[in-house]
Amino acid sequence: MNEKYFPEAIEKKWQQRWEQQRAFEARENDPRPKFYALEMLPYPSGYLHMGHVRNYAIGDALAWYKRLQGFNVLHPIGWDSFGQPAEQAAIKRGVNPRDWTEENIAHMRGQMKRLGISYDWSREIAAHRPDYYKWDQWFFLKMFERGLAYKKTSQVNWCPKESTVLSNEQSSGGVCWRCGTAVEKRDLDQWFLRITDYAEQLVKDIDEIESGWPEKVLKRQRDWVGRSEGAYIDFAEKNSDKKIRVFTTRIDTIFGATAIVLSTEHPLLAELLAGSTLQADVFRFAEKVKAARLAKQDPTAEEAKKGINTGALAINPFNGESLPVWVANYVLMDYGAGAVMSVPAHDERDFEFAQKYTLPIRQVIAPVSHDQARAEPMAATGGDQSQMMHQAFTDYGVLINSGQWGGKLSEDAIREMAEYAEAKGFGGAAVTYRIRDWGISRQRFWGAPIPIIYCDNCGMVPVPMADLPVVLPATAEFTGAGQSPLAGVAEFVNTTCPKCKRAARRETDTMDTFVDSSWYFFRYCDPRNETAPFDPEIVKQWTPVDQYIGGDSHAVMHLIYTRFWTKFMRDLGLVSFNEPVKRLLTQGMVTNRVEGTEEWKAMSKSLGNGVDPDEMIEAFGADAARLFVLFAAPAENELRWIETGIEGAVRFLRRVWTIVWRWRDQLKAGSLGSQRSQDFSDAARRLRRKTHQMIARVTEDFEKLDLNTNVAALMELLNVLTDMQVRLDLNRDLPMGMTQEMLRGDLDAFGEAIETLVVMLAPFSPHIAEEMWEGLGHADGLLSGQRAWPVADPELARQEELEIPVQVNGKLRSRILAAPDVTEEQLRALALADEKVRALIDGHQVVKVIVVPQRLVNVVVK
RNA sequence: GCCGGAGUGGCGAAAUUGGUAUACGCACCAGACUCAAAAUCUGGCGAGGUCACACUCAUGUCGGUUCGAGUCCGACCUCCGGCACCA
Repeated sequence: MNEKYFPEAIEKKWQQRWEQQRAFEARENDPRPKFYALEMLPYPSGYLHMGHVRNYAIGDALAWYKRLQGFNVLHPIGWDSFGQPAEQAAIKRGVNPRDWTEENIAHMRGQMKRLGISYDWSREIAAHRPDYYKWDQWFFLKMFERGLAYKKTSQVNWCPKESTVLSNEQSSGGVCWRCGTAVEKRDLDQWFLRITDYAEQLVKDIDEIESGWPEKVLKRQRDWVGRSEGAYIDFAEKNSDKKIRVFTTRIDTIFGATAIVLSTEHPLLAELLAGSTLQADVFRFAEKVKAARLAKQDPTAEEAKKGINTGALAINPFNGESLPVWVANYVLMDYGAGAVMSVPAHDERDFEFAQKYTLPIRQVIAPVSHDQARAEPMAATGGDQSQMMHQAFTDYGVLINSGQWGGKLSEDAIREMAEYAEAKGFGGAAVTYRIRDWGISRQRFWGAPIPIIYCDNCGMVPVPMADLPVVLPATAEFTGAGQSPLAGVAEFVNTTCPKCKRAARRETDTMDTFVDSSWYFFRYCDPRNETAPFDPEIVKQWTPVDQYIGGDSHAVMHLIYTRFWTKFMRDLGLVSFNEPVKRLLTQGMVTNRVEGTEEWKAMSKSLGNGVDPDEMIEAFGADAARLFVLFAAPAENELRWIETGIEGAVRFLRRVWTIVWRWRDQLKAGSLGSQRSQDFSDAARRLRRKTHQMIARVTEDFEKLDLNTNVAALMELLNVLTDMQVRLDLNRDLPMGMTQEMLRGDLDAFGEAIETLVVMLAPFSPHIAEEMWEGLGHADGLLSGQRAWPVADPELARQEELEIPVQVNGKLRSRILAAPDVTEEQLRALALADEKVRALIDGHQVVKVIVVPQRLVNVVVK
């Protein structure tokens, strides 16, 4: 330790020492309790940005804290290294995606090391390496065996800019999640994973993680799965034996149905129209709708409702009424049954449709008047049918014009009518989900090849497990056109059929990279396993993840996939739990002012408001940069980058450094931390109290991951230490009333506080903490290897004297001093005796006195 | 449109979950050191008011509950996210 704080030198020093001593390598079969701290693995785009720094600083603070507390901590990192940007670089600049990716990884790894993040580098993995993606393929085949991976032709989301398919999750909002381009619809032959089989579990198991995940993420997970309870009903077509099934959440409105409306893609359509004179018109209409959908410029824009009558009739099984069967553009084939019963009076869309085509609007639900709701439901408006409806009434209410169900409340009718339908055999209660199967085919080169072979004799044949991995060829021709570059690599495509050994062709689509990231944190546990994705016994020692940290941009995509994958692995017997992540923290964005504007936006190259972590490290040191990003705002909040803020962080570190440097010899020589002295001065007792209060506070805040207030506590402790330091100086000549023992006590208290500060600083700024720890005479080993986290002594932390606020009629008027064990009675008496209080209550009648023990007194007067 | 979340000094933010509002930091002001500046150290810093106290007002707005409300309830305003015809 030198007199001056030079971050560069000490950061390099400790980074080397940590590496030499393998300080952060986690080992299995350790008797200590485990802790799995995980940050979302980065895409190797080339450079770290401040968002990464924030992510890793949060995770590392937690890893350090747990390590210092004596946990066996697993803190790994890897690379989500398959994906579009590498291929774009190949298309634009002719570089090989693999070289580009490897170079980026090398550079970013260097940046991470310069930040001094305590990763276990021995477990580093990268998705683009065959020893990793082999297991993506293995999982795919396991799903294929179980019918969970399948191929079908369907309308998919197509990003025209990247020439590839996107999953529903990746085209949420109608735009590509990566480049923001509006997606188009295309008909393509695609591979899907049956995530819908797990829809119910994806909703239900939220119970298990409810307490550990942010509410907003859980909400989005629930919304995405879109569980909806309702009923299905079969309407018999009048002139055939066909049944038209509809799904509704409002079976109670069925007496108000005035049409059945099918999606243009409904499979029954052709049969219903067979021989009809309207056939040609309806088909033409369906084609037009489809064309409009494919050509839509803004996919989120709603189109005007359009429809056409098919001439067919369907019979309402509840009242035998014949309803016209229509086809319309607003009914979606891939939700519910692809057909709806149109109830214009009680559904806004149906209302709009009915108005346009002058279909009858029949009210069957009336608002309920509240006083009568309980005893005997009654229509508040009387339900006059002749009344014109100006808009749909979509609330629950009382059934009217509904035969035997009239007078019932919607809630009851929904249940009873579904039971009735089931008893009569034409329907029943049902649950539908909004979530669709996960389309994983990508017409790209830089991904894991889908291990399927097409044979003219045997059809679709899975690659035998023993032949994995299906290795990506070294290169291909990158044109950016809408076909996988793999299709142009003859050596790759041409193969032999595993079954009949005749010539066959490989699947040329690759997998969505979200497959790679769905299970990577299990691989960290056993990263070099060559015979399985991982050994379940080893994984059991580390998982589930105790704390996961990442941006909320993955609130739906990655997190729903990885939950799905975990459930599948559970079904394979690889893991024994339902949910992979116990606690999740979604960090806020790091923003910076966009030059020339008042706007704060996420740092980005295109906006020119990026801040380079390397420059920050060079100018202020990694310790200061990390400290600042943790201190500046709560982890979930947006973090606005302010240059003077990081200067403040350096200032704090320098102040700590200076005080440690100044006192290190005396503290080394003294009874540092042993608290041998029995006689403490008032000032020393005050310092010890503060020290132990801060230990308690920082420890608590760590459990809540309130890192910003944590740093504030460290600053407070330093402020108190600084005051004490002045005192120690003045007392060098042992003034009156001060014994040698007391001076020694002062030094003890001081040493305890300093050591506490150094240890508690380590999770935020580890290099300087190691250096100061060494400077304080701990030559025996790394701070990172110690179980050094202090434990608060409640006795010492307790106030010796309380300052109790006294209110008169709820307004603060005075403060009184009292011992901590003061009784309520005493407090009351003290408050009433207080001069200021007496002046105020003089001439008034004291109505009552409220005493909150140890807290406050409120005198109520009239 | 529907569903969430949030509004506290000039700024980032605290507040033991109903009990001293504004901790900690940034910025700013003053002083010390310096020939001077930077750095550093010390002090000040919600608004009004006062020589200084006292006092009054202040947690988006308006009401309510309570001895007591940033915190609970109701209505409204503003901002930020999410979803997009989901039957």
